[in-house]
Amino acid sequence: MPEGPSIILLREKAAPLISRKILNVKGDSSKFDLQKVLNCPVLDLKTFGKEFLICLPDFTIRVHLQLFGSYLINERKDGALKLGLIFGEDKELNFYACDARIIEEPLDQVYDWSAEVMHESWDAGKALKKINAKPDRLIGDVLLDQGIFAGVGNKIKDEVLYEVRVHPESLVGEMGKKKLADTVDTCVSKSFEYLEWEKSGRPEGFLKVHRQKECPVYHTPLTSKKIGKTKRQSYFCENCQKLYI
DNA sequence: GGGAATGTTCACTA
DNA sequence: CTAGTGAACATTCC
Repeated sequence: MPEGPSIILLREKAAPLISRKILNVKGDSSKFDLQKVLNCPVLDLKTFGKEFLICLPDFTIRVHLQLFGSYLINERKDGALKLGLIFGEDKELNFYACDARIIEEPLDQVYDWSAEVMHESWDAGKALKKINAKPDRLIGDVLLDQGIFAGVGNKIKDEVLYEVRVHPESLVGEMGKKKLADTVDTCVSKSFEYLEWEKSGRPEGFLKVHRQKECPVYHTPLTSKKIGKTKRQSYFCENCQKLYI
């Protein structure tokens, strides 16, 4: 379910709940006392990468859908309800199989908004600086680093690296200034493309390599292997994507 | 039915 | 104390 763009979409869909009051709470979240949010008005809804933030007067609820999480707006389903916020008749927001917890600190103190690829404060220069501080890291690991590219997930990572024709095991310090900057910018553009893809119902063809069988250009088999410290499955083309090492 | 997968987070060890 | 490792969580699809 979640990569950053999916959470942006969640925020858009849930936006009508802003300024409404939480009249009832349901669910089973071991991370905090659900009753704490009762009668709180929703001041704002924000996202940071894959995190969904429900801003209340004295604190924030942070929801992370992790790998299997899901949500329903004005609907319910069977299954482990972790957090259900009820705003009135047929007005509710339900989260399943997620991680929900409370953030007490002001958000600006917790989050570096310039690291969120779809945020207006996104700063490519700062991302490059963070990357250049550790030149031995693999680009495949770096793109998944939420402290640098909050919101980028394994799908976007594979698609970005294919688009810029860079092998995921490339060392960032060997890629060269221009290629690295291009890769950073593509993380942003691909995330917005991903959002449009999701909004249009995920038509076939958007994913060029992720979980695909063959290279769109050479029609040769793609490589699929676990990469780097994150050990996440990576899909790429050995012919197209250059290994900088 | 088994295995993998859009992702963190935490407990434990060296 | 820090860095690193593996388990835990929980759902859906092939």
